[in-house]
Amino acid sequence: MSVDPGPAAGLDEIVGSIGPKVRELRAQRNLSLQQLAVRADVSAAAIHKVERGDMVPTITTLLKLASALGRPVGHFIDDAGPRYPVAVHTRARDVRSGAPFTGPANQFVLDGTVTVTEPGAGGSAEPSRAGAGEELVYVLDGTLEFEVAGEPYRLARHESLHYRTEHPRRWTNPGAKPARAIWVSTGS
Amino acid sequence: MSVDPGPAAGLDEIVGSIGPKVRELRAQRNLSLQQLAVRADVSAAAIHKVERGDMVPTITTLLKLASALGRPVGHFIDDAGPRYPVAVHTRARDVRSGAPFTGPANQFVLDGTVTVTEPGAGGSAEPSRAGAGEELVYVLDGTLEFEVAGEPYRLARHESLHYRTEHPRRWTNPGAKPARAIWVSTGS
DNA sequence: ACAGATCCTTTACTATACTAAATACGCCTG
DNA sequence: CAGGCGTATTTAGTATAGTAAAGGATCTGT
Repeated sequence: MSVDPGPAAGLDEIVGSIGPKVRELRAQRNLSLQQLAVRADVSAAAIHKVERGDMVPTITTLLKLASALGRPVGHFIDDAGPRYPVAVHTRARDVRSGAPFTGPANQFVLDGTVTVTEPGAGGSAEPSRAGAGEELVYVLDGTLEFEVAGEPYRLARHESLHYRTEHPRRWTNPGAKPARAIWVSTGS
Repeated sequence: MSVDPGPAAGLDEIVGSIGPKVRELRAQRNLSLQQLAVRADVSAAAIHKVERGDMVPTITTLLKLASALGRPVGHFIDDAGPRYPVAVHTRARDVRSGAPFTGPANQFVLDGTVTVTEPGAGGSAEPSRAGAGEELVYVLDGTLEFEVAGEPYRLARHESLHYRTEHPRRWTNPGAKPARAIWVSTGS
């Protein structure tokens, strides 16, 4: 029943890894401590201590640094939830419409499904509250019509649409034959 | 030249949103403050203040809480890099081998490409240092052979493979005709 | 060799995250 | 209405994250 809830063990490694990452990115951009300090609105001394591992930043300061370095905070934290093995292989006979062909949701962020939408059929989705996800649709066969945040899109065979799930969206199959598409999404 | 480097504006909203999320998850699990306190090794008072927004936690304490609640820290931060508009539509004529059909990398986390691998050809990739990414391969036509972290996989038409990019990997097309596949990956 | 930059580091101080303990608010049960 | 029990909140104190300013190293150019 109880799956290992997450890191907790490798906490020190995670925290210890963030300093070097900051330093590396700063070097990559040829920024001095003070330059980064003004960009991030964090004192140079604080950045220095974080880089050296002498200090553990608060969320706000890490957000400031991540923003100034053009990276999401996830890049520094490497939480990634539980650690799991290797790869998940889904065989052709297991690729059914509506069933994901990706690994378990708690092991992976990506979720992929091949879906067949019958002529005239469709669906809709509200904005996800978490607000963090994306969706990527690739049409294998047929046609799909989308409306994302009010804007219409018409996808023919071998076309794709990519959007963030914070927008409301609807889709239908306007054609005369079933539409097959790959749906890949991120987020919980 | 200078694209808005990231959040920095919505900083308050981001930090302000983490308290409610903690409270919601705690309620969802029917945990009292003190129960969560012992599980996370954080004082109940601290959790309370974080939930109320009276305090901004450090990375370590957020990691502890996230772990105890069984979520990656990303769930609480919703960084997701810069915020951008709407959806990206890639038309059939623009879907070329090797060219991504997803939105710009700084706007989206997902990166998708249709790749044609000639017979006998292939490639390899080292473990990504960041360690945060995933890759998802879906074979449209032909056959691809993979080796991920030493383990072999053979993908036929309409089969997929899903793995984390922290593992080294190699792939080849063992067949006599070109193999077409969709590659979707996360991370920078 | 001496200014004058520019960078990293250190120091002394302030702000605040965090802890432990006390207080206060239900909600039972007798 | 007591008296407990579990809960959320508050309070006082300590640890540490954060700032501002000084120090010291290294490389310019004149």
